[in-house]
Formats: sequence, C-alpha cells, structure tokens
Amino acid sequence: MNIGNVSEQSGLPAKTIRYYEDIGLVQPSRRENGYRDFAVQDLHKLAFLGRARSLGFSIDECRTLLSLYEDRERSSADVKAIAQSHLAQVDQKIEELQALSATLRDLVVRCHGDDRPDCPIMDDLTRSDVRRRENIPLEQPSEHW
Amino acid sequence: MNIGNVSEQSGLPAKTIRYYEDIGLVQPSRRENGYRDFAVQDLHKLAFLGRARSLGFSIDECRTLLSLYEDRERSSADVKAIAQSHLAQVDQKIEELQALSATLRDLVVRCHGDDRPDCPIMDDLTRSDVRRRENIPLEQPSEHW
DNA sequence: ATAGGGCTTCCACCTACTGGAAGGTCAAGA
DNA sequence: TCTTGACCTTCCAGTAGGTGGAAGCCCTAT
Repeated sequence: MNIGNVSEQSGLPAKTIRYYEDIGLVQPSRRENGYRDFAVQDLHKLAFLGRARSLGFSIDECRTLLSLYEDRERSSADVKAIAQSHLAQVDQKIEELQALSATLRDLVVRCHGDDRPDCPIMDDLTRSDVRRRENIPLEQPSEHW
Repeated sequence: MNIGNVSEQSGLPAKTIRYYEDIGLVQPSRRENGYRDFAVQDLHKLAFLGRARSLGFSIDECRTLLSLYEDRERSSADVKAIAQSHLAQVDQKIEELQALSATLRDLVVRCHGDDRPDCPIMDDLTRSDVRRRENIPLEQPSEHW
C-alpha cells in the first residue's frame, strides 16, 4: 500500500506518517522504486496511533501503548495505569485552566472597556504584590499540548 | 542592575530574560564590560511579562499588552478585547479537555485492570469505527500550552 | 595568584509536527 | 512517444517558548 492510500485510510497526513517512521513508530518496507510499502498491520498501527493521539496521549505514551497493543499477553493493568496517569494529568490541567478562567473572567467583568485608559486588567498585571496569585496554580508554558 | 538581580526580583530565570531580549521584549543597555544593565522600568516590564505569561497570554499577546502597558492614553477597550479573546480560548480548551476526561474516565472505569489481556481501553483504541468519536472534539496537539 | 561566582555568546534540544523546494516515478491521454 | 499531472522521495527550516550546556570573559575576596 502506498503512503497516500494509508494516509486516506488512517486519517493521518502523509507527512505525519513519514515522521512516525522517522521516530520508529512504524517500519514500512520499500519497493524497488523507493516508495514505502505499508502492510495492513501498519495501517492498523497508524489508525491506533491516530486514535491514541486524539485522546491526548503523548508520543511516548503511544509508544508504550503500541507495545502493549502488539502484546497479546499484556495485562489490562498496564494499559489502565497509563490511561489513569494521563487522565490525572488532563484533570489537573482542567483545574488549572478553570482557575485561570475565573481570574480572567473576573478581570474582564470588572473592566468597563471604553475609551478611558483606566483598566483593572492592566492594574492587575502591573501590581507587584502577589495577593492575586494566591490559590492560582501557575501556568506551565513549557508543557506542550 | 545586573541580570541576576533582575532575575531574582522579577522571578524570571536569567535565560528567559535573555530570550526576551532576543525577541525584542526588553532592550537593556550594556556596560563597558558587556554586561546587561537593566533600568527599573525594565524590571517592571519583566515582572509584567511574567504575570501576563502566568495568566496564559501568548508572547504575541504579551507584546500587544506591553505596548498598551506603556501607552498612558490607551483605552481599556483594547486591553479588554485581548483578555476576552484569550478567555474564550481558555474556555474552549477547558471544554475540549472535559470531553476528553469523560471519555478517558469511562474507559478507565470499564477496565478491570488485572492480569488478563482483555481490556476495554485497548479495544477502544483498536476499534476502527468512528462511533466513539462522536461529540468528542479533536485534541489539537499542535496547540502549545 | 587563584578560586568562585556571575556574566557573555552560541549551539543544540524539547514536542509533534508542518511547509516547501528540488527532483524521481508512474499511468493516462494526445 | 511525449507530455502532463499526480504521487512519491529526501532534506531543510520553522513553529512556541524556552532550557541545558560548553567555552570563555569579568570581578571580587582571600
């Protein structure tokens, strides 16, 4: 199967599939002309990857899930542990964003939003004390989503 | 003021401050020995940036906020618009993550998590139909948080 | 004089791709 | 047979927002 075909059937862009080969998630064979030749198993793996990614699992988590996917003897406990850990991360992110949302909403509501320069949002950003920050978990911009 | 001092007072790592200079957010002068020399205004700007970033504003949004911060005549409407747009993004992300969390939680609850290979999570990831995906917004891994 | 800490620049790396250029391959139509 | 266009290849660079580390000045105290 050519990459275009696999791309269409798996829903992943061809670029992404090549990238997944680069990082070792799939190993399609090659034809004489250099074209990748995907087996049906590769298609299944890629579709699996697409679904796992769409559930927010990281590539590293996907790698582990994939090895469990290919292991007919794996225990469901191993899979559950990964999913639970991921779920915990998602829930924590939700909490952080909700606190953020509350702060922003409060600022937005208090800002009259007219032509005058007076602005509670700016006042808050300018304020050097830390009272506002109490109970507000830090955003961690280095986390990639 | 040296960078170490500014770092301590603003709470931003020195590396980050240099990076912010690189991308033009601050322009400290230089001493004869090549060391950066920060003015009090620079310190204020950096602290402002730190707070804006911790509220999840992107660097580009920060750039705009900073120009408004330095404009004594700015209208609060401009600031409010940015904050509102950001708030909307945050709220949308929360919704997406909540849908994700519900799906994951459902899978985790249904997985008995013992030594047997039978696993609803794997079954779901392996399933090639799209019923599960209904009403579940796609994660967008290219969005950085 | 030397040790240490602070400062400098520069380069690479992280995630998970995506865009684009330059060029080879293949099948269909004139 | 030639050409056109779709499809494939590799490689390089860029995205956001930094972080880590190396090599090498600078400054101060002992």
